[in-house]
Amino acid sequence: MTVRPAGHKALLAAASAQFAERGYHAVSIREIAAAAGVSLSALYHYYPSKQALLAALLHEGMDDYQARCAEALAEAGHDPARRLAAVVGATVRYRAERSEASLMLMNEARALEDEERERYRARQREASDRFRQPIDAGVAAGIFTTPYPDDVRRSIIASCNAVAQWYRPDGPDSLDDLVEHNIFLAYTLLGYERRTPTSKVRQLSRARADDY
Amino acid sequence: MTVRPAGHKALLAAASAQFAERGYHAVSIREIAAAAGVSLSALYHYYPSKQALLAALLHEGMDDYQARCAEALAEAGHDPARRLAAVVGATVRYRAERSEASLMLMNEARALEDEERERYRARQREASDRFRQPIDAGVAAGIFTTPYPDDVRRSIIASCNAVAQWYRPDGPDSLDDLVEHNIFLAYTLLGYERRTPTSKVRQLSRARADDY
Amino acid sequence: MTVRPAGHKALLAAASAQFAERGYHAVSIREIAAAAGVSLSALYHYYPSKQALLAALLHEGMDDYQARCAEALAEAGHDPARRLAAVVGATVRYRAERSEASLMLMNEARALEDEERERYRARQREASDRFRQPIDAGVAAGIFTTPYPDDVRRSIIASCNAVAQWYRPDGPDSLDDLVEHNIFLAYTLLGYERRTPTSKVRQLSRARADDY
Amino acid sequence: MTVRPAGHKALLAAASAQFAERGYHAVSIREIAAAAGVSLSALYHYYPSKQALLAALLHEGMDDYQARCAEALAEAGHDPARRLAAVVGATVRYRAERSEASLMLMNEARALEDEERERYRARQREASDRFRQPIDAGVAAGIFTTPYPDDVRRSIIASCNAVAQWYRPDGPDSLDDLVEHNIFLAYTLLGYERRTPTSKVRQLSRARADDY
DNA sequence: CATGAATGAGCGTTCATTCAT
DNA sequence: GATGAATGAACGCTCATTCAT
Repeated sequence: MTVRPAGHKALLAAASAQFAERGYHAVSIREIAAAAGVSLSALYHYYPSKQALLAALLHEGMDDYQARCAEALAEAGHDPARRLAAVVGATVRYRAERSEASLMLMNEARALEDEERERYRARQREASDRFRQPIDAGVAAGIFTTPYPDDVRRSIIASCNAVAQWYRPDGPDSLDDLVEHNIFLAYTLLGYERRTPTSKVRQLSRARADDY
Repeated sequence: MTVRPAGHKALLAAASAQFAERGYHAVSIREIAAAAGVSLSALYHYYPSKQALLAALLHEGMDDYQARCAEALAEAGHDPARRLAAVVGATVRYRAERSEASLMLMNEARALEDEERERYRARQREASDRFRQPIDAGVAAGIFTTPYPDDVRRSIIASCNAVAQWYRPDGPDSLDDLVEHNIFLAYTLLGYERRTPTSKVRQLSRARADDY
Repeated sequence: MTVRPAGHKALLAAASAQFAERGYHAVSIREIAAAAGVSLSALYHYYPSKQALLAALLHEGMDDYQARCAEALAEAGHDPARRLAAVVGATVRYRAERSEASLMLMNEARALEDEERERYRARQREASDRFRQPIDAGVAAGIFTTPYPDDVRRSIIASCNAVAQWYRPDGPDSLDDLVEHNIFLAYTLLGYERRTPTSKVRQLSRARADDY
Repeated sequence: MTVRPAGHKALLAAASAQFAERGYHAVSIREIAAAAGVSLSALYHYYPSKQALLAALLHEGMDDYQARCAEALAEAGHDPARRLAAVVGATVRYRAERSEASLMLMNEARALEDEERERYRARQREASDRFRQPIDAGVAAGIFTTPYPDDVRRSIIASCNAVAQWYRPDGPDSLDDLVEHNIFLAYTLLGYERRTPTSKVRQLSRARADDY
């Protein structure tokens, strides 16, 4: 399936890991090439510059996240509550399953040079709008009763995004539980009446990783 | 009044602005010195290294934030709801009023070298605990009824922190409103019954800055 | 013939000349690169650091000197007097023919960093032992009759080493003469009876270079 | 007695120790000032530059050595053998008792800038001549019978100078013994007939320090 | 395609020295 | 006379990138 040579994937993986952990400017292309097990010249064979490598990673990550959202929304139908739940679920899953890519998407955009950064910022606004639309629709329809829909939207987005920073697969809650809880919290913030906690048992588990 | 020489403050201000905007590794000390209007050698007269400058900035910011929290908590008494509100309020205010410092505190810790980073991470855990303690106390006392106190805590922290990224003083809401709303949202998430929206009028304002 | 790129040899030659003349710390890598006619980056392509360049030079010089001693000793058989003469001859020739390298070997070891310096000092002790062994053997066998073999050994070593400081190829004596004289002086100090001055004609020539 | 302030001596002592051990260019004036316990500005109060400090140290050391030689020669009368013995003795004592200064005098002259270096080299030639004169006189008078007086002179000088590198006060031989032995070796090299080993007992002691 | 050699610019840092007080 | 602040130049070294093969 992969038309690209073998080194290509290793390069993306190595760069993603390093950029996510230490930041674009802290990582040299020699380190990336070495971590990927390819020569410096091979790196430049695949990507014309360090910038291009970053841009490719960010857009690839965005593509993946966007596709997951589109799929979830397609299944959700027209109900604003179900649509918002779809976005929250897709986002939480992406932040948890692809935390490395998520950290890059959230933190490294500033390392893009001017033109590419603007293109990327536009895609981030699209992502923000995927939350905004069902919320505004639900508020307009009267099914979301929060007096502060903007603050609620920001809170929901921030909560989903934060998953990338603290979630560990070996934590106490399953990923499915995490998704459910976040949807429940979002409904709570929105003042959505039909919401119920999925699990009846009170969860008192403690997270492993630092969540601040 | 200032016992330190003049260039000292300008150096901290310039470094803080640059680190917050572009990241530690993207900023050269020559840029910092130039932005502060001092010579490169003068910078080294005040701080022995770029690392030390970063560490000084992070600890100074943490000191400031910590002091604001301590003051707010001192006024809050023993009620868990009031204590949580104090921490939320202090955090939101700090993130809004000192957004530059906040971005540095949240994003640049990873640029610290090993030992100093550990010291700093410990202070971040203390900050996290300032949220955890009133929440756990309120849950134990039965006044917070959320089934997911850990997820709620993370959500509250993430929402407060996010303020640093999107808040602009010239936005539609006053800072006092922003604080009230965030306390209201926190109470909502916690299932705290005595909460009421401070303002009766539905807010439909739109944020200016990108909030994703 | 040379598998190494062209710049490599020029670099070693330039560094050796500069270190010998002015000392490791007085020479900048930019000066070395410029003297070798290569760029600063090229220097770092061949050697990872200034230290590594020094270490390479010192070990290469030591290898050369060691090989010359080994060859001379192999020809000398078992007689202590002939063995001592072999070491004196090899040393005097090396000090004269490779005076630049010799000055580096004698003066720049202190610029090595800890670990490498210890390795190098061990090789210097080996070199010292190459004098000590035939002297002690000859003393034990009764063919060297000096009452102060340790002081004699030090004097012989010092005399050989000093050649690097004062010898000039255009001086009045040939190198073969210089070797003979030094062997004669060594035998004289040791109280070795069979010695004779090789040349019957009294030499009254004056050295050119400063010999203090 | 000292008309100079207290810091002055400490400065000379610290600089001498550092220069002797690590070399002029490896030592910063900040290190010297710190080691002497004086401020950087104080250093510049006493000496206008690092160069001047080095020159002062070298000339001071030379003055001391010269005075010791003059005193010994004054006692020696006119006999070439006694005069040579006086110079050897004074030199060995100076190299042993002031080994730090001696190492500086021998190794750091190259760090002097042009004019001062020439002045210093002239003084080194004077020192060399203090050996040359009695040797040539003894040869002319027929009391020194060596066929190679120049090589002998260089050997004697090298042997005396080497004392600074290997002598330790806690070694097996007393300094008086060391002087005697060196005079004996010098007479041996010169073919001076009246010489006798001072101590009748064969010495088999081993030196402690590395003597290569 | 793929490689090792090579580059110029810039990095964080230290240097000997000077200056105001 | 003595101090801390400040400086410009240079240090050893690494950077992203290019080139010849």
